[in-house]
Amino acid sequence: MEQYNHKKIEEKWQKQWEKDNAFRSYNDTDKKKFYALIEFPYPSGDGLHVGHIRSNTAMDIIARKRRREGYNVLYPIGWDAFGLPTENFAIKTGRPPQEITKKNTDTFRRQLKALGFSFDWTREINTTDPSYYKWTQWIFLKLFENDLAYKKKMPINWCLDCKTGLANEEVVDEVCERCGGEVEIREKEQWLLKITKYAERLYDDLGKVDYIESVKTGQRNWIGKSEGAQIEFKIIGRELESSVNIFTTRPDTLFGATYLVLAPEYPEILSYQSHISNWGEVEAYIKEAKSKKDIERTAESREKSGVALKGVSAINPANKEEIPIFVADYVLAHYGTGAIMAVPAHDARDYIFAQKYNLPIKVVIDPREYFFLKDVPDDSLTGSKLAKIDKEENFGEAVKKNKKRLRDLILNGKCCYTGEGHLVSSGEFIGMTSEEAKEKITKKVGGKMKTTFKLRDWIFSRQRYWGEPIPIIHCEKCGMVPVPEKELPVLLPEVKQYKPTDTGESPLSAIDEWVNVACPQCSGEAKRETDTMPNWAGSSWYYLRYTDPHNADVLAGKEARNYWLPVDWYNGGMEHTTLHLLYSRFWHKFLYDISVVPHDEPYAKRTAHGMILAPDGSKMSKSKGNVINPDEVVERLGADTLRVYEMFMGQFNESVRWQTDNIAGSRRFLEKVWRIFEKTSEGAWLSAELERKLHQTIKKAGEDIEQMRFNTAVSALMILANAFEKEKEVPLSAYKTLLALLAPFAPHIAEELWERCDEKVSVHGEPWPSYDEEKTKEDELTIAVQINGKVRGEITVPPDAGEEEIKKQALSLPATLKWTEGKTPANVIYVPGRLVSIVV
RNA sequence: GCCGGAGUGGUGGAAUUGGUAUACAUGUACGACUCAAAAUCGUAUGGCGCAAGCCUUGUGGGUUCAAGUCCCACCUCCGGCACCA
Repeated sequence: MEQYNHKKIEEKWQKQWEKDNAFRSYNDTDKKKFYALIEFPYPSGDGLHVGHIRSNTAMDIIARKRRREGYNVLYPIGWDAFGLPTENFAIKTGRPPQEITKKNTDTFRRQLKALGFSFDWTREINTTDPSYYKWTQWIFLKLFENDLAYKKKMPINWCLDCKTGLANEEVVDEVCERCGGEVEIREKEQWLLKITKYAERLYDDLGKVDYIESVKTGQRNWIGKSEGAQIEFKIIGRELESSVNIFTTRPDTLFGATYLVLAPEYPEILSYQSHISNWGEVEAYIKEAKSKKDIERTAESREKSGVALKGVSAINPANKEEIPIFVADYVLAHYGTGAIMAVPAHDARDYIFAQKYNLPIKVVIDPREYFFLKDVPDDSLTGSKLAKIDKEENFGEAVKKNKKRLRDLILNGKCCYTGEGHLVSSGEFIGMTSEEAKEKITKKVGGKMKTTFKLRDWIFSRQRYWGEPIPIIHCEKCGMVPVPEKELPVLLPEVKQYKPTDTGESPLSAIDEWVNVACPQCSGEAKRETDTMPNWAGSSWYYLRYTDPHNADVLAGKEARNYWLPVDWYNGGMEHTTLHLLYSRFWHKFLYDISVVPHDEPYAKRTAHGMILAPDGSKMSKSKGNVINPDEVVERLGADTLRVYEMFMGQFNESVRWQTDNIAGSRRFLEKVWRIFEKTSEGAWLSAELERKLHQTIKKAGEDIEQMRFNTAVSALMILANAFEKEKEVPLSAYKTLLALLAPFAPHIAEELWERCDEKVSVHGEPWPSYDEEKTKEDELTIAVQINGKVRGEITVPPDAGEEEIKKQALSLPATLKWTEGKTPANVIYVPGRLVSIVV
C-alpha cells in the first residue's frame, strides 16, 4: 500500500462531501433534533487562529457523534463581521469595509473547509448582510416599542483611539478592550438598552440552564444581586425638610449609623445649596470628584476623602439622633440609591473614613460566637491573623484568650467587625441575631426590603461607520420616530470617508442626502439617527437566524425556530461570559416575552474551551510573532493530524501550550492506523483479549466525548491501535470499529480507509458503535495485596472468586508471610476487584 | 481584598471520584534494520541505593487499613471582579 498522503485524501473527501451535501440539516420536524453551536468567528485579516480550531473540532466531534446516533443535527457557521478592526483597516487603506469583509470571510471559509468541519454551509450567515441586519434592526425597533431602548445624556467611556463610546463591559483595566487605547469620560447622548430590567431573571434563570459553573458564577458576580433594605432618612436644616433614601444590606446595624454619605453626583445636593454654609468647599469637591474616572476614584490606595455638608443634618430613624451628612467619592452614584448610611463600627470603609474625620463609632453588633473578621486596621491583629480564629478546636488556649481580647476590642470600637452577631445598644432589638433583626428594624422605620443589582444598562450606540444603523428618525415635531418596519433595512450608505470624528459624531452624519429624510409620521423635515449599533448586536440573536437563514419575511419561520430551539450545546470562550453570552440571554428573554421564541433561555448547555498559548506560555499575538498558522500545519501534516493534536494536547477546558514537537505523535498515530490496514483480514480470529479491548475502547471513547475529555478519548484509540499493531492479523470488523470511532476526530483518513475496507456508504453515516458491558470485563482480576498500607504483592483470581477465597489466597502469599512475620493480622479488608489490605 | 481554577517525571498530561501514582504521547539513551541517514520496530526511562529496600503528586499538619483525591493551615501561578454599602 502506498504511504499515507494526507493532501490527496483530504482534498478528495472534502470535494466528495461538498458534492453530496453530506452535512446539510433539514428542518425535518419528525426527527429528534440536536443543535450544536460554536461562536461564529469575527473574520479578521489575520485569518483563522488555532484557538478557533480547538472549539470547532470539539463541537464537530459531538455533532458527528449525534448524527450517527440518529439525530437530525444542526451545526452551522457564519460571520460576525461588523466591527472596528475591519473599519480601521478600511480607513488605513481607503478600501470599503464591505470589500475587506468579503476577502476575509473568503479566507476563513477556505480555511474552515480545509479542516473538514461538518458545517451545514447552506446556512452560512453574515451579520453585515442587509438581509441579516434588517432583523437586527427589527429587534431594536421592538425593544424601542417596548420601552427597553432609550437615549440619555450621560458620562460615558470614550475611547480616544477608536473615537467611539464603549459599553462598561468593553473597558478593561482602564483601557479600551479592543484597541488598548486610552479611555476618557465624556458627557454624551447615548442609546442604552434596559438590560437592568432583566437583571433578576438573568440571575435567577441561571439555575435552570446547564452551564459550566465558572460561567454561572461569572455572570452572577457581574449582575451582582444583593438583598437589603431601602430606608428613608429625614434631612433637616434651617427652613429645610427633605429626605434621602439609602440602600443597605445591613439594616440590622441601623442603630450604629453615625453619619450619612452622599455620592458627589447625588442630584439632591444641589437643592440643599442654600442651606449649606460651606457650599464653596462642597462644590469644589464635587467638581473634582466628577472629573476623576471611576478607576482613579477607586485607586489611590483607597484613601477616603469627603466634605461635611455644614448646616444640614440627617435623623437616624431608629434612634432619632441627629447625625452629620458628608459628600464623599467612596460612594458610587450609580449603585443603590447613591447614598448610604455609614456604620463605622461594622463597615471597613466607614471605619477608615470615621477615623480620618474623627466621627463617632457606635458598636451595635456583638460577635459572640461569630468570628469571621476582615479588613481590620488594627496593627496588632491584622485580617489574616484574625481569619484563623474561626474554628475553636484547631487552636489552643492562646487563641481562646485572643478571642476574648478581640471581642473586647470590637465591643469597645477599637476595631471594625463586619460579620454578623447579636445586637447591642439597639433599643428593643437588643439580643436578636442580625438575621432576625434585618427585617424587623426595616419594618419598624418604615423602610422596605429591596434587591439591588450591580448590572448597569447596556450602552448601545457607537459613533462609527461599520455597524447596523439604528433605525430611528428624529423629528422636531414628533420626537423620536421608529423607521416603519416595511422600510427596513436602513441600509448603510456608501461613503468616501470612514474616519470617525473627534467631535463624537458618527461618519454617517456627514452624508446629508442620507441623514435628511421625511418624518414617517408627519412627513416634515427630519433627520436619521447617525449612531450605529455595537458589534454585539448581530451576535445577540444569530443562533436564531441559523434555524431559517434565508427567510425574507420573518427573522426565522415559526416552525423552524420552534423545532430547533433551544441550542442544545454551545461551546465558546470564557471571555464572553459577561459580554455576548449575557447580552444574548437578555435579547432572547425579550424575544420570549414578545412571543418570538418558545423558551426563555437560548442555550441549554454551555461549555468553554481553554486558550491555546504560544510555546513559551504567553498569549499568541501577531505583534509577538508567535502565532501558529494553521494553513502551514494543514499543508505539512494534514487537517486530521491537526485536529487530533488539538484534541489530544491537554484538557479541553484548560489553557495549553502549543508544542510543535508533540504534533508528531498525532501524525504517527494516524500513520499507524493507516499501516494496520495491511494486516486486516476478514477471516482473522478475534481473540478474547482483543475483543475485550475493543469493547472497552468503544465505551471509553463514547463516554469521554460526552464529557469533553477528548485527550483521554484519543489516548484510548491509541491504545487500541497499539494492540492491533502487535497482532499478526487484525480482523476486518475490529479494524472497522476503530475507524468508526476515529471518524469524528480524523474524518478524512477514516473515510478513506473505510472505503478501502470495501464500504460503499460513508463512515460518517455509520451508526455509532455500541458495546457490550459484559464484554468489557476482564476475565481475570489482579488483586493487589497491601500490608500495613503498602503494596507487597498481587494475586490473580477469576472474576467470580469469593471474598473468603481471595482473602485466603492473599494471606498465604509468600510476600504476606514475609511481611507479617508470622503475626496474626488484626484486620483484613477486601475491596472488591481492587485489593486486599492486611493490617498487622 | 473577594470569587473561580490549577500545582503530579526532562516536557504535555493520565489516575474508574478514597483503593497497585506516573496510562497515552513527547523527549532522551541503547539496540535491530540500513553502505549511511530518515522512517519504522524493540528495550530502558520519577529519585536514591550494589542490593534488600527506602523516598516521591507545591509545603506543613490531620483523618483513614489506605490520601494526588477528604479536612485544616500556608506558599506559588493563571483567570475574573474590585470602595457594589
